Amino acid sequence: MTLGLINRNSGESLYSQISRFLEADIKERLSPGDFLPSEQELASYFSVNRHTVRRAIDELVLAGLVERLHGKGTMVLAPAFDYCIEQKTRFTESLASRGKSTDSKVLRKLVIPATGGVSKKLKIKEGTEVVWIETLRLVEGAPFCVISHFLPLNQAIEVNTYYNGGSLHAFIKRKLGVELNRKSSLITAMLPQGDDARHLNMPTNSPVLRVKSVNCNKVTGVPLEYAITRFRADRIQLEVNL
Amino acid sequence: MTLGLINRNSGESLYSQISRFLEADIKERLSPGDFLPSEQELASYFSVNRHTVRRAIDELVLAGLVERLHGKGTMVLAPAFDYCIEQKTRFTESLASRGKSTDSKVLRKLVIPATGGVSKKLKIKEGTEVVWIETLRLVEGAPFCVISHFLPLNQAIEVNTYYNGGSLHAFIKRKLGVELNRKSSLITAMLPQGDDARHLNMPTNSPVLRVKSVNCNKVTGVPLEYAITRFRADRIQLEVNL
DNA sequence: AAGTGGTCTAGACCACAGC
DNA sequence: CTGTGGTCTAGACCACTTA
Repeated sequence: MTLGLINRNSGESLYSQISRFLEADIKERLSPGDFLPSEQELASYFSVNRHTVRRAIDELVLAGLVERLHGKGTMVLAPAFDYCIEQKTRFTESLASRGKSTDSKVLRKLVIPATGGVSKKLKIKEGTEVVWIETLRLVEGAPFCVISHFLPLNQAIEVNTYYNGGSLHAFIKRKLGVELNRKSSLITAMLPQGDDARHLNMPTNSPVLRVKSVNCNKVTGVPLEYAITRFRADRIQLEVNL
Repeated sequence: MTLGLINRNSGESLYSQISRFLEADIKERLSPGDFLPSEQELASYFSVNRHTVRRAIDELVLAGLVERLHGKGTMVLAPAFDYCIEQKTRFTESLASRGKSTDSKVLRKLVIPATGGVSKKLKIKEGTEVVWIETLRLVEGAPFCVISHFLPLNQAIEVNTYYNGGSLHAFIKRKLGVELNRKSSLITAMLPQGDDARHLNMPTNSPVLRVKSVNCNKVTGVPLEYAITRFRADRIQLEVNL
């Protein structure tokens, strides 16, 4: 093989050169599921220390190209999703119509004492019992978002007892006779945490859109639900009209 | 000081323990702009090798908590902002009003024929010449977002000729006598594309929030600017009030 | 048992910032 | 010049996977 692959006097770090080399190799010769040569092999191939190879592979891990499997090796991952702007258009979903046409599955339902963030948003004392419901929403059968709902227990006994899927807001309106108003939303993006990637059937290196919102009793204005929604970012464009 | 900070037999890696310790220290005792003790000092403080400290700081860098400055030290970064999207919200004004210093740097300025997405948003014929300006916005000296602005050339000759940084909307108001209104915004998240990660000084596996918005002449309603903004997701929470 | 990645140490030299 | 972070080497031991 052509040697002189690595130039120790080019000004570019060795790990960076090795990283670029491996990246090209992955794109040209390797397929998802294939394994890179072991770190030891790469180290002797490039005539560098194993740590330098590790640093190079770190770059690939960060770029989402490979995954390290302890005791097995370093595996090439499937390529990232296509983020083409035009393709996304059909997935556009408005905040206001969220929940209307989706299937909903309850993943977890617990009663817990409200901690800092939750108690602040719901304007209740810390430690007050709240219902914590984790739901998975599906669109056309495909996972779309995961939502953590928090509701004060004393206002939502029926939700804790009977809610078992479907539109939570419709349930609340039907059982409690309360209509909800979204007050404000905080939007950011992050990599999926906890089991979210699994529930959403998405890679862990692909981002989710996280929307925190507070829903209040339409009449009294009292906060009734604090929701943290994580959308698969590749399936959604939030549309905000002002 | 209380020793036994680091437990070599807890099963948790040293760098992870040190990382958690530093994170707590940052939140409790340090402010944005402060510097961590040097790697050497931390190494001797925790009685570990400097490399182990570096590995711990790597975690903080990835989490967006600190930034390494070659030859100076490791600086604590400001926490994420809440950035409110309302009709009149403007990047420069809204942050300046909160006492944040902002800066704007033009990365590229070109005249190109409008392609599908751009022509549709600006309601002009495909192929019509538009000014394409790429700007980098800094807050408190740190990269915050990259914006691609598209403006119809025939309405924005002065922008093409003279705009050289600072608030674009203030420039338009001053030179063209036109005030702008945001019409609607489309929000999603993705991994940084092109040179965005480099300009934003962020890892390529950390997500950006992308906001597409159309700004119209306040009086006539004619679209004058189509902007695609990419925020470092770890530095922003968009606040939407409906 | 052999091979893989994960962590830690020890020491070296470099490039950059600031006095 | 000194101190900082950036890179690289050499060697060790561990934990996990597979055979």
